[in-house]
Amino acid sequence: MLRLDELDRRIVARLLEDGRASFAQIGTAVGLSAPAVKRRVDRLRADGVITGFAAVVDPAALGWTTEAFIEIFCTGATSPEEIHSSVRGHPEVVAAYTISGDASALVHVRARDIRHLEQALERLRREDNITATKTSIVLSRLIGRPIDAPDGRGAAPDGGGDLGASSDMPGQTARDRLSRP
Amino acid sequence: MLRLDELDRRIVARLLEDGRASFAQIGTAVGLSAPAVKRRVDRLRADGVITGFAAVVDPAALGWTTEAFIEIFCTGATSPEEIHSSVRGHPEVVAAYTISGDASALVHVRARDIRHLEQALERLRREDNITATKTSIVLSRLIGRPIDAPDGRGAAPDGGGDLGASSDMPGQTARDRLSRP
DNA sequence: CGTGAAAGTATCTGTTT
DNA sequence: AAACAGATACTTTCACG
Repeated sequence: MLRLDELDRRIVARLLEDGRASFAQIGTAVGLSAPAVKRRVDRLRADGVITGFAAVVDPAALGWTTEAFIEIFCTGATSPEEIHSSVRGHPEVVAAYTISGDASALVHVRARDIRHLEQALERLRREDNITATKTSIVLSRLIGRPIDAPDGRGAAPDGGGDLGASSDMPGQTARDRLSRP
Repeated sequence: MLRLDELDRRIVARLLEDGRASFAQIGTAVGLSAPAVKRRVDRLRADGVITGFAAVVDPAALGWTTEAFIEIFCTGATSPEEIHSSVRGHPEVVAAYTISGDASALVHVRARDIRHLEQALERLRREDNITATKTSIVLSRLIGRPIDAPDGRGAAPDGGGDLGASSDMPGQTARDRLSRP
């Protein structure tokens, strides 16, 4: 179903660099004809490897000058679904993950300015499931790669291995004020 | 230099949804002719609002099945540039930020599997500037929006307000084993 | 900003290796 | 699977109004 050969990987790499490249251009770069490239791209999309095409936009230029990562702390057994429904609906949240470690989740938020960030944070903390938050404001972005194609040979097929916190001695971490009772 | 009107924002929104949409298509959606759309897109690119176009790829489909966020702790006065040069060159790092709070930086890494993640982490911790790390493995991705166009009126021109940790009482946070002496 | 014309692409269909 | 050739329809891009 989803075996990518070297050609597929080079096509993907080319489309990551320039999502508007023509099939002919890509073909020249990887040594295929335009129709052959199209066939492969169609297959990559059907297989879910390529999920779409998008403009790459500078958030700051659109007015999003402030961003932060917020660790979310929930009550004992809060499911991922519950966390999801708590953070969806907050338009400032651009990404959210459940994570190992002390916090239940990590959310990446973007705001127009500090004031807006504070409002968004307040609104988030009003969610029932959320007992506490810990915010780290982004001071500067050092790196921001879209993604890298896996080097050399294909990816390992997930050989199991336990997930879990990579070091949990909860010595009481600093959290945003007012942990709800 | 960078004043976006309603039309510009709708064009950007359209290109975020479909980066390969033709100028004619976009024009129909926003009520402009194809050349008018092209002129605006050219201007948006020249102004740095649109920095490029890219395929949107599912990392898991390319073999990146494991990701984590790593807080990086550095010695007292380590500059952003030094941190940058410490984390660049590690291909697993897909994003890196300097942040407020206890840690000096937060890096987002992607690996093929847990074993690969461990190797990357070890390699990172070998950097001279890095004294400790704290890793949170991503268990599941709840949300992953590309970006949102700012709602309604234009963005506020940054009304100041102090940055800084939003609650720092360092009660000794849990870190990855082996904080270098 | 729109119009219209010229050059370049996309996409389909066969045919051949 | 892929290259190639040829047909049709779109797209891009550049004049000019």
